[in-house]
Amino acid sequence: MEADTSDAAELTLTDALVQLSFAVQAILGRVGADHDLSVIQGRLLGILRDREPPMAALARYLNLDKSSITGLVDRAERRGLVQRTADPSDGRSVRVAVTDNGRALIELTAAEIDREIALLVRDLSGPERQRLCTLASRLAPRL
Amino acid sequence: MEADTSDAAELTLTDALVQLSFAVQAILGRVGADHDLSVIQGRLLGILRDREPPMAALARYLNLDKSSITGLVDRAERRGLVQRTADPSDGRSVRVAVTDNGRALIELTAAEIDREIALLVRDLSGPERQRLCTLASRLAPRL
DNA sequence: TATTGTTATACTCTATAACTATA
DNA sequence: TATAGTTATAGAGTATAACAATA
Repeated sequence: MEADTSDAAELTLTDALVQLSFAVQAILGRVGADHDLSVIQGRLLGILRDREPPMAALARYLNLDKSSITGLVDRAERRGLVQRTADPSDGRSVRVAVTDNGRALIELTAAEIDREIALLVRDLSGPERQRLCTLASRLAPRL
Repeated sequence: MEADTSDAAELTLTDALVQLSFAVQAILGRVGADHDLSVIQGRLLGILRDREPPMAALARYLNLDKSSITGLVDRAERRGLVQRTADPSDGRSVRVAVTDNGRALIELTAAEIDREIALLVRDLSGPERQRLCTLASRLAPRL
């Protein structure tokens, strides 16, 4: 039997990706919690960073039922992070936009997440990080 | 302005890892939902695959409060997926073990997750998958 | 006293079904 | 009729605080 001298045993690709996803989600949860933001609330703000979509589009982005979006936006609006606006061209539609307060919180948490990710990859060399970035980008869905 | 002829724009490392984590979590959610398993219930079973830990250890593994573990295990036990057993050496401690039914469900869902991950990485070449596996393994926390 | 686990409580998140209003 | 959104309801998941039993 050969000795495994490396620190971490090589996982299967599935196990490695699943465990990595939990590690990243833990970062999102921890950073968000510091600002009373759940992962889904943070994700909502992230989507609104450069969009002003109607409720139905949010449901598609987040893969949630439209009734779940109502509550999600309700709670974010109550905190002053987002705002509903009527769509002049369709009386049924409600658009959601981030407020100035919401945008400030996005920038703040995004910077913290960046720092935490930097810690996560601290053992990788520069070229290794570049390779990981390229590979992960090819798997990340084009929103 | 130069044209971007590639399919996917290169993301920052943070964005790539965050979006990849959501893609993987979406797979876990979708496969789990087909068997009435939430992500956290599936994760619980995954931990129990080769362990029989007390409640407090589960709380550490899952980074949840012990009171949350009570409910989580309650619901899994009610479905016959796990079982509480008394620890003979410590009257306060309760160990949690997966049942035969639970183990069958683990193997079933693990196989489906494997197939979904294979689809996720279908555009990567063999060597690219190997590189991704190695890099992700180095980031995945040693449980 | 400290640790293990449960209970009570409150809130967020989520889906289903039924509803209103607009197209 | 079909679509956009809300409401009512029920249940899962989570944390905090208070508790019981054991160490």
